Amino acid sequence: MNNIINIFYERGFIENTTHDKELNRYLENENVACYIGFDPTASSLHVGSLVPLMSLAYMQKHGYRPIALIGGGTGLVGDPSGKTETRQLLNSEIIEENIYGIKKQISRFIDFSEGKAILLNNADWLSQLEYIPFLRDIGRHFSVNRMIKAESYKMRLEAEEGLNFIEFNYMLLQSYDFLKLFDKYGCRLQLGGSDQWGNIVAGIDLVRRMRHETAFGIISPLITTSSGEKMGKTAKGAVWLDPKRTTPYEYYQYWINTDDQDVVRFLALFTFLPMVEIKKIEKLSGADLNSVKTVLAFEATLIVHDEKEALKAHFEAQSMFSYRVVPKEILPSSSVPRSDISANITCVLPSMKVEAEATVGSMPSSYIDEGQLKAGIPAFKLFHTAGLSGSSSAARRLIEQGGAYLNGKRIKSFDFLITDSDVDNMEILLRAGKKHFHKLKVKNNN
RNA sequence: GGUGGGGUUCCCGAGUGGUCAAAGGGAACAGACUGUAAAUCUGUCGGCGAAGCCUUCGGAGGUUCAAAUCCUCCCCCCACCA
Repeated sequence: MNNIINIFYERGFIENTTHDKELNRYLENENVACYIGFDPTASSLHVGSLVPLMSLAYMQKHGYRPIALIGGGTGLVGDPSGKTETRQLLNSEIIEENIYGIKKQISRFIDFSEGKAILLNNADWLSQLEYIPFLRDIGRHFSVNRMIKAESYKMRLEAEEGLNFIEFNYMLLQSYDFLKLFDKYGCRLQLGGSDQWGNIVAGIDLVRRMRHETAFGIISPLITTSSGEKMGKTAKGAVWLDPKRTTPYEYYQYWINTDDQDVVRFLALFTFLPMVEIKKIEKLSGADLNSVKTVLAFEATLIVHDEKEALKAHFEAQSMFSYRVVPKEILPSSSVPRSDISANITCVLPSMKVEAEATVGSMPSSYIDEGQLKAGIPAFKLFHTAGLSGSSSAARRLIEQGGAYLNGKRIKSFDFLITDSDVDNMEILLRAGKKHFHKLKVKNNN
């Protein structure tokens, strides 16, 4: 019994399914399609979308045919499920842009070549809809009495803000999507986060009422960190998949900083490493987990970006923090560099340094004018302009509290003058606190 | 449309003429301890090259030596009624 459902359970992708037995039987068929919707609310997906993306990727690996549905139509309406506030309505130009960005990211997870998967936009059918026919054909299958009891609306019905009529319709549109995909592609399975339960069940009902056929749903849990927060929300905002919004280096760092208690769970959800290997490291604890976190960070970066970026982020982190050899017996399937580090540094880094110049550097960096440096720049000013602190007052406080470092050495006073004598190999390395680095590259403007 | 209650710094939330850059909590940031983890303790937490100054309490005006606080108008949110 090594079917996809078991794998999903084992890796933590399932919180709930509709009609277990029938679903199991259905999944034994050939050519089963399944779909997940992604709303284009931003030009990039973020870490919160990883669970659906990974589950779709796993479906494909196991021979199913994924349909990624981008909500170009539903995005114009805005899903209120589980949200405490009304979404800002987006206009169609923005949504078009967002769709463009999201498509690229989904392609990192799903292979769309040769019809192995389908990418659709529900605007293709939703924007054609006519109101009265829609109400008569679809609307009459929905009971308002039932809808207002749905968990997904509950929060909003109880909240101060209330629920707007346009949002109330979201459920009908998503249900209609399911019906459309059933008709056109024979798709009977929809996956989604737990906040989608109401919408998915409504779609299943609609298929049953209108086509007298069974459709299924698999709900994945909302992943929270052990401290109870939603995945991917940091103080600086969401952790994005777009390298322009969250650099691969920051992305890698996000995973490295995973809480001890989350590491095993996250490996199962967010990497393709075999469960047998993950089970073996379950009993590791304490500092030993750091190697595991290194693997997690490397693999996660590898999936979303690519090997080159993952390596770059990896070696950059190693040189900034400490060199740590990932033992061979830990998660052996991972391609994380694990031989003698110093050998790796010398043989991999030089060739990559050249590329790093050409592409966007993964660590936050900026250029500084040589002439400016000759005159000397007060440390607090430099920290501010480098973006390591929000204002020069904040920079001053940072330095006064001993949290500012220049090339690894603590800066003693806020007005310490940084000059060209601090340049090392055409670079100056600034650090705020333990983890925030910024590289200043010296530029000769003559 | 009517009546009542509200809009305070990143969030929650006190403050009803000076002692208010505004209590308290949370978040965040730094330090110590560590393992780039968690917990804990300490400090910081509007801006400005110290003292001092400047800008903030939905918006615009006004009263006053002095306004988050009082007055006028406007905008927005909520509840109940219609």
